[in-house]
Amino acid sequence: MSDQIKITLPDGTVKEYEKGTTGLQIAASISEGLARNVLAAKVNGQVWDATRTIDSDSSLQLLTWNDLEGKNTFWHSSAHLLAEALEALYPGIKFGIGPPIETGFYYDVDFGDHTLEGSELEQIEKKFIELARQKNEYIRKDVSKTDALAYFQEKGDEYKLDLLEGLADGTITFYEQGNFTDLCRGPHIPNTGFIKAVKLTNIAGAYWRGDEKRKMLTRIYGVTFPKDKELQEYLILLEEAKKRDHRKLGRELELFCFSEKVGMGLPLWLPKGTLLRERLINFMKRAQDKSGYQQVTTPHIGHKALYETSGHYEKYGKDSFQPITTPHEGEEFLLKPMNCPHHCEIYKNKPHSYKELPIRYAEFGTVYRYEQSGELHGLTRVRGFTQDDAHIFCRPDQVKEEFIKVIDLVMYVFKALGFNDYTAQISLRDPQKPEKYIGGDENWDKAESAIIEAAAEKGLETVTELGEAAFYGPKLDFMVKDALGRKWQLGTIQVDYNLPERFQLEYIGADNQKHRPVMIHRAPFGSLERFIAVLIEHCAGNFPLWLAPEQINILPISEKYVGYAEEIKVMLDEAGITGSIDNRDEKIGRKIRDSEVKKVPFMLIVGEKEQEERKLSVRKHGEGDMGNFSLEEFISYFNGIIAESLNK
RNA sequence: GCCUCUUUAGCUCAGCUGGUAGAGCAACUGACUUGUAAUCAGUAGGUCGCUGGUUCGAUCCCGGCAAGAGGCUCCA
Repeated sequence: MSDQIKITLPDGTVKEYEKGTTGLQIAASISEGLARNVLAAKVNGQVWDATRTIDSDSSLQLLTWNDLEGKNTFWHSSAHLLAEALEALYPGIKFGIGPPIETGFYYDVDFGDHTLEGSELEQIEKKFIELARQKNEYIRKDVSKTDALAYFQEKGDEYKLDLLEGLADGTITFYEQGNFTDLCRGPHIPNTGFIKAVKLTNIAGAYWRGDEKRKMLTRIYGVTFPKDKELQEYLILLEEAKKRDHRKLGRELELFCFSEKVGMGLPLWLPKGTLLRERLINFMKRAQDKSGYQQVTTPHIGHKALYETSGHYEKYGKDSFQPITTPHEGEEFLLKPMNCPHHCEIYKNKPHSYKELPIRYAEFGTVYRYEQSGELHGLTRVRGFTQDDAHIFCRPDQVKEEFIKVIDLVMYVFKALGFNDYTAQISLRDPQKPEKYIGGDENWDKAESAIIEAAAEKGLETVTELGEAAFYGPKLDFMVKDALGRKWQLGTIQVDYNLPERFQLEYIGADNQKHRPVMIHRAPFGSLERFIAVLIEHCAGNFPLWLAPEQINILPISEKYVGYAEEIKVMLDEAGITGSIDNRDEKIGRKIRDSEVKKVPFMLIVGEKEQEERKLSVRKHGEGDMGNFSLEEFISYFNGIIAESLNK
């Protein structure tokens, strides 16, 4: 047996090392700088400790802060260090789990009778850094299940014992650093000295194992960096993100508000917000008109029986707004939580031939859902919202084609609004929990494969999630992140074989027999509320010109020119350009500032010169003076910008 | 719904260990009639989220409720 092993590096070069060498040693052989920065080693595709010995020919990638897996290892190790700091400060506490997350890490802790307060975090951070500076190594140990159980029994940590239950003997490892030992699969960074900066960001409650019925532990979120400078940059980034918060901008730009008296989660749309909504609605209507949709209108309530037929009442009835009663005894109506049952009834209004299909009914339908109070969030999660809903009734052989057309529509909408950074998620059944779903396996199989095939045919990059399907059918969802990186579902497309069954929908086929249509639910925006929220955060309130509620502000230099300003306003109104005149007795500098702060795209300044020459001095938001334009020149320039942004 | 925290003028925020509140901006009034990011002066505005309790006395301490924030759970 040779004592030499062959190591293949990412660039393809093969080097020989002694058997039992470590990733760290190999890094050191390449360069000292690399050795200082190696956080973990990817050996044959598996992330290992950089200090773990390699005993056979392997491929090797050295992971640093610049690799996602390097960061994850760094943050995972940080979670262990947090636990050590906590144990030092609060002896006797018990630990749940402490994984890395997208940015940073958390640890779930049972503090017993103690309630951890935000003011204590600073103390913990200090201890954390003190321990980090000790440069304690993370030491991996193989442990038998018996020994592992004995260790945590003695420590009295029931959560770790719970975790051990699910692990097989022979696969259990402990990691130890300083005075702290944790049950952990690893891997970890070489030593704590790599961690130079920490910020414990927030404290939250989290159910043990994510189960509402179990105990709630205290979750401490944190983030660490290999350089203090990076922490400072991250904190600045967070501050910037908060400035884009749609709740803040919604108030500042006077788009919407809430009222305690009206009720939580029930947004009130102000004039400017309403204009924005209308622009989005008109945009969508135009796109849908071109794609063969027909607008329908349905009432805001429906008989309880409607939702019993659809199955929604059984599924969500007791957690919803409760039925509305009437003077007529026994009569009960529900505020509509979705539009589909109404659209099914429209379909049933008359018999349909196979030649008519697909039929596409669209409605901007306002629906009401009793979301849990703790779930409400600005405009992204509300109790009353308007879906850009439509239901497509088609023949089974048309499902895929229709589905593809809807994908095209969603992509068109996202593109026009500059949403390039989205995730397409295919949501399927949870095979473990068939009781969660209605409808037969055969239909589910058909629906799921229709979605998978359509997405593949469009070359859509997708992630697949089991158990995320709606109770009546699988979905293709488009997820977008907000300013703080939280994911929200916007567009959704769902194939449904169940509602047509429940409502006994039919069409007459070429064979003169009755057949059952398939239904596709779809909403490219998802809801106007959530879509606008994410839109605001994406553009930081600087809406594309065609959407901006106030597109121009006319700023007279002084009172003397208000008359000319009003003349211009009339002509702009005629050209469909919206805005207002700032006729306050203020200096022009002040008017410009206020207009800039309100993010109005164009300022039209009019004074003596402009009035004489019948011109406008145009100033663009964020850019400054653009010189003089005649009204006609400005209107055509303005329309040019809109045409360009909608046709790309 | 659960956990933690927060709630003072329209907005952003001060208010030392309990003695019924203050600033800036906005609003209103007046003067200025203004040339590309904040003119000056004055006036008004708050049962300190609501509600119990402790206290001679509560914006401040304690309880309940409501709304908001960050998570968890949920999301037709």
